[in-house]
Amino acid sequence: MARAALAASHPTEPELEVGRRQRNKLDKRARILAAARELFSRKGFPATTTAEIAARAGIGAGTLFLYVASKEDLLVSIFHEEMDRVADAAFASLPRRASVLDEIVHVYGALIRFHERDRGLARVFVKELMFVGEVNRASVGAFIDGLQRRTAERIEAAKARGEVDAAAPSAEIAVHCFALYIALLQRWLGLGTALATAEHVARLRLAFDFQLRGFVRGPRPARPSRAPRARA
Amino acid sequence: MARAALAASHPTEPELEVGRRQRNKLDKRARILAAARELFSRKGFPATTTAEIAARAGIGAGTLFLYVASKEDLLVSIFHEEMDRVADAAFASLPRRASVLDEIVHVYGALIRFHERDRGLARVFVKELMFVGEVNRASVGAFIDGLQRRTAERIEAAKARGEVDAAAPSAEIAVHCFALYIALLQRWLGLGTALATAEHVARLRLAFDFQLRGFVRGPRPARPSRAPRARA
DNA sequence: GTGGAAAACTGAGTGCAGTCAGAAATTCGC
DNA sequence: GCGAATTTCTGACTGCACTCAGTTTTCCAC
Repeated sequence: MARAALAASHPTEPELEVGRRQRNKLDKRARILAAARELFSRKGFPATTTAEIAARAGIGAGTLFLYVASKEDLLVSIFHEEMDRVADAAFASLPRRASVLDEIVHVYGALIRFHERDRGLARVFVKELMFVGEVNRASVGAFIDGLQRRTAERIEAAKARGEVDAAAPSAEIAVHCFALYIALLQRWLGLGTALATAEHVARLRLAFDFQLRGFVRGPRPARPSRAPRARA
Repeated sequence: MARAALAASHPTEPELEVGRRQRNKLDKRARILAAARELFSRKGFPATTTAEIAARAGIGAGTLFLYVASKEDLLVSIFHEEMDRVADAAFASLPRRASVLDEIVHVYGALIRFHERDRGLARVFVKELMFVGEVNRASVGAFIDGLQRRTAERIEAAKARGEVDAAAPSAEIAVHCFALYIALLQRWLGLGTALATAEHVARLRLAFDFQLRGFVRGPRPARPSRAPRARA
């Protein structure tokens, strides 16, 4: 019936009728992602049904699942795309003459600030991220690897300028920074910690600082160790 | 009808009839957990239906949800109980005269070995753990806090015997150890890394080692930094 | 005991993610 | 152009987690 209405809206030029079948698969996938993005952010993840998304994308309810494996995969696809952009922008805007720590916090802080825009969606995304199905696994893996590789590059650069011990295993440190990012993010979004974003970033900075300890050269002022809040 | 059959099976002693109503709520909850445990481990999480669990526990399908908030919460409750026991046992069997690192790896290694018994269930559990609903939040929080507190105690003990710098913030380090544990566990169970358990524990040890760097006193042999596998 | 309020339970019902048998469109050999 | 083979699409259908209006059981005041 949607189809009939569409055709009827151009009754005078039937040869120009751009039916659903003419739009190709890539276009269809793009429309699916756009529809889902709009509905998820307007109504929230649980309140959005896959049928709605399909309708808004102009396809049958079943067709949706020829393009995505599940409702959750759909969310991950959307976020993944945007996170890619955020990470690229963050690495492209690194602070000048800053310490490695500041550089790394700059990048992960950007990701956290991005998640803050819609905590409800971010919560679901972060929950699913590490458990994506076969379809998205490669791209999620590539995203994480890219993040870690570029983090390691910052550490290598710091080595080159003598800020970090040349023996420091950059790749491993980068892996651990990501681990800390994910774990603290989950605690922030998952369990009900009402921590402000700035506080959360500060915690992450502290964690990264710990991670870099023992590798950063030169006098390191013994920062006053703030006692952690009971369940922060 | 199940009720009628039960009553009919003891027709000669009606006053002794132990009907469903006599068993109290605690008993009922215990039966629910037992039924779920058996079915989850025999058939797996997705293949088990809540109706089956209710039937096996001898209650109505709807009654189940007066005791647990969701199927996932049910799994978390079960695992939580068992993890509590595993953690207690691990802390009670700490290696003698060992380093802090060995002590901490002993505890988290026990948890990992526990998860290995059924990776399918562990996968779901670890995914849900940080995102439990209101009902289990307090108990999960208490479990995590207990783990971190006892870890911090090991660090404090190491301080007392001069192994660790007195200025090291034990509580924060313990928090970060847990973060590393969770994040690496998710990567192990979530994304399809076919890492053997021993390898996984070795990775965790390396992570904890990094975390303790800068705080452990005395000469620390620069271990050959194994390059991390491309996507391990 | 008895009546009546409160608590606990029930299973038919609801809504939705995901499936699948068949329809429609597309491609291709001739 | 035409039929057959192949790909793509569809929406009615299925199965299951979870709900809720109605029922049963328990508690308690008298």
